[in-house]
Amino acid sequence: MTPAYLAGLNPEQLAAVTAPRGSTLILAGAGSGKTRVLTTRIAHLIHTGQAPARAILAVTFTNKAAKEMATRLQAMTPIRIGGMWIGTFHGLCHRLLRAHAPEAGLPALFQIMDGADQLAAIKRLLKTLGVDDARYPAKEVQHFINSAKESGLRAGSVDGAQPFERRLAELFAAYDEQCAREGLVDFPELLLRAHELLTRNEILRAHYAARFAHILVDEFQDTNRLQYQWLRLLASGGASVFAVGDDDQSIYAFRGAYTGNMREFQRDFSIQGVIKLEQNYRSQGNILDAANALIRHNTGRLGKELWTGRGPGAPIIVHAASSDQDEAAFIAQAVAGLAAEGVPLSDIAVLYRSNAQSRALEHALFNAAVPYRVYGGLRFFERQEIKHALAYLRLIANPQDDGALERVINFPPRGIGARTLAQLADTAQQHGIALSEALTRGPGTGKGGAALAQFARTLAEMRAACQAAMLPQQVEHVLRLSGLSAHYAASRSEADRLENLAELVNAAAAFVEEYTATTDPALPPVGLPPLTAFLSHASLEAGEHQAEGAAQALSLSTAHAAKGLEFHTVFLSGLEEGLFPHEHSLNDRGGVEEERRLLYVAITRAKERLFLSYAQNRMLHGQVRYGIASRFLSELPGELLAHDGPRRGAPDPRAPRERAPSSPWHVGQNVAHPKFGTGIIIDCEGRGPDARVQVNFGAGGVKWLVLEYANLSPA
DNA sequence: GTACATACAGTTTTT
DNA sequence: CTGTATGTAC
Repeated sequence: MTPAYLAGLNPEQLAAVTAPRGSTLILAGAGSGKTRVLTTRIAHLIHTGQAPARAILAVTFTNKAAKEMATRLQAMTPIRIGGMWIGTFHGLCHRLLRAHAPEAGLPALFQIMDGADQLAAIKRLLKTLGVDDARYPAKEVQHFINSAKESGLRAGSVDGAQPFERRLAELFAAYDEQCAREGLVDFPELLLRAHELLTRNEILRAHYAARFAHILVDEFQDTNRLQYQWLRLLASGGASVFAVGDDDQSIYAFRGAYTGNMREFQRDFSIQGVIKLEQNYRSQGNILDAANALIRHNTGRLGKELWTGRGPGAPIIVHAASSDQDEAAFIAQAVAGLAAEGVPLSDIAVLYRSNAQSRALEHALFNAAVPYRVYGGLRFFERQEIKHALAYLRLIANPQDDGALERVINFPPRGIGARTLAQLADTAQQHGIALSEALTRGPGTGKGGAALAQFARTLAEMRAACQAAMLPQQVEHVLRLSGLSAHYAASRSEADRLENLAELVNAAAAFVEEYTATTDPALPPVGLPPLTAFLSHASLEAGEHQAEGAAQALSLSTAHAAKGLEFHTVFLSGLEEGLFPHEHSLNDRGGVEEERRLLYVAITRAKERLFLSYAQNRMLHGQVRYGIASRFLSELPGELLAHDGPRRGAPDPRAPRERAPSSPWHVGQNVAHPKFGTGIIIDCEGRGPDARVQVNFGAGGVKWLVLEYANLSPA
């Protein structure tokens, strides 16, 4: 008898879920039921007795994905999923390092820096070393360090042939020393340390390799080289690795994702056949056909074609706007129309390539009274006031944390400036002690001394108050004694910051509740002081992108941030050369292909309706830029598209639209011109003697041609 | 030590 | 055009 949880799976999904012992690569197209396959696979392993919960490790990229997997799995199986390790790469490595901090060479109470903390730490380092920050900008040093770590390299092993790189390697080494001194670990360090721990400690490696008989990986195309090596170590005991990914949806090469892992995985784990999930349950036919046609222009794909049992659905609307404002107005109007038809605003998204594009859209939406929320703003734990509060807490938890002290020593302002701080830093360096220790050592000279002594008393008072307090009360004490609450209460314009601080107390309370009773491996293991655990949690999970606005609101998002989401209707704006594909991508090798994949991701977010738009004029950096339609538009089959919008000579832009089929010429068609050579039609307008087509001749430029005079021929 | 002014750069982003 | 970072005046 077929177990209930297998019911309704298509043959490929079933094959994936019930794949025999050994490793498997699942090529999972957009909307093909990937998460369902992953969770059902785990349920299957447990139900058939192939593996106990404790033998399963499932790893994702985002906390959101990990949480969703755990939730869906728990709904699917009555078995306690407690013994399972489900989490992000960083979350699981963190857990590993907490469990074996001494073996990993870390202090028991090490703290985690997020990217911003790391950058601040590097700036501080460069300052103390007196490094020329024009030649060695902190951001570049950070990038150098992180990409080295993500390739598995330490300062001693990076290529130091060039003097410039040798200096960078020195800075890398100095940075790592600073981190060690302060008990801090950055994000890539979590992975690298965990990798080194398993490499060097054979007993631990054998233990975990024997324990995890089944390793499941989500979004495998997004893994970097170090993450893949980490997986190989964990699988070295012969685990079955179940890797799910989609090379066509790889859009994070710029931050180290290496799709080559998919090929290496097939080789390293002797994958016999790849299971392809190509049936799409999300989008209608036209949308999928457009996506397929677009992505076919990429080379070196593993190969996959989405299909659906549903009908073709509505044509894809292509709208040429005269300006970014017109484009935004068109979108606002169309959204209002759809809302009037009964499409919930929460089921509509406007996507764009870069965040700057949201401005014009927000303006138009505001004018049209369409409620919206913008994804991608600051997240809860990244807010300035929260960072300040956390810095005080970090100082309580770990007095060695110089970064935390520097952040708060004069916030709220208490008369301790750069000069006084420099004196304090001198004292600390002379005695080889942390800043907070130097603070208690001697107040120093000058008028800063009194302020420093006062600050030292404040910190001591805070520590004493927190000594025996519960976490939420510790947060309250810190907010009060630091003066943060009073500072924000004093300014009317920063009332929301005060609210956020109150919310931090709630977050701490909520954390304690989960933490004390938790079986969730995404959270730090029980046994740590709650404060340390909470701070780790805050770094590792910065919280939801706090989107302003009502629940019933249109979503504005970058194409990147929309990955994994779906909407009834999707508007894709700014389909112009230079924007999408972005001009910065044109220089990178593989850049345009990544842009194409990004558009593929964006298109496949749509279930029923898709609108593509571009603007002929766009305000960028305070200047008007003239754009031509994105090359990607000409890669979409013309028969799927319906053109719309105000165009030259059209008496009424809202009039019934001309349809492509009546003309022998259509968008996307290759044509030849006696003078301009071959090109591709990217737009049509008018009919009869006035009919004109816009042709992109590549190097020859983009031209409007009147069909009656231009001697065009199909090519 | 703080406040203001001017210069400058400005894809995409999770942990 | 906008936010950030640095430099100058109080």
